Amino acid sequence: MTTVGVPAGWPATEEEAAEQDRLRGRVVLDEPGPPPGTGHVTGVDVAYDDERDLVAAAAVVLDAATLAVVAETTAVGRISFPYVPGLLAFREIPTVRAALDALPCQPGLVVCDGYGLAHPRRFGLASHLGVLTGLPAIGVAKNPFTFTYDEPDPARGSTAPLLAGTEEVGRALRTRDGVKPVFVSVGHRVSLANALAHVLALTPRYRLPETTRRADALCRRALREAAGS
DNA sequence: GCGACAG
DNA sequence: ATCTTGTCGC
Repeated sequence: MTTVGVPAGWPATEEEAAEQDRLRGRVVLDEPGPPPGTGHVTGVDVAYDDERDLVAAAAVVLDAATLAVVAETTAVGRISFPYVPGLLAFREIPTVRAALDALPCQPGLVVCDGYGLAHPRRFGLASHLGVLTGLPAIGVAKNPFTFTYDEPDPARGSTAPLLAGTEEVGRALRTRDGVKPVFVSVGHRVSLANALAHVLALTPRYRLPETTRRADALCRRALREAAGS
């Protein structure tokens, strides 16, 4: 486990929107991304303890073909930014990056808990993290945020456009028969078709990708251990 | 103007 | 995100 502080100059107010507009120009959308089922796939997630002002992040690398754990790291720090819808990246990225930097191997595709292009300014967490690290990244969210969608067919694999008005910003993807879909959007250097294929490959049994399930469990454990020492 | 709103 | 018991089911 590594410990992190807040990077000097890290934005602290809503001029963050301008920062997002600036970085958005560096998002790469014309690459297909790593082929599903090959190489590494890394899940990242964050847990908070408001009482103790602690934040814990985890990065879990899986073998894309077998979904076996290849490596995992955690990082703990102080909460440096409040939760503001649309500015989630500023709250989560510092600690997530510390966890990613501590990995002993290449992360491959990064799967984020949240959105990429599906964002008020088309620059959500997955896009932001992708641009800062240069890594291919996608977002898989549990809720539709402010977007709309029609219910996909009941069968696993079915999708429906995730819409911002008439603009498609991602897809509602059914990962389990008859279960609420997840909301997938492109982050950086990955096509939407490939992002969907990756998520299906990561959900052989549960609604949420194995990457996020593992990262979620690990950052919660790291938070408990940090709070109790 | 007020509420809603990824995690 | 987090607060929280039992309960139904594989």
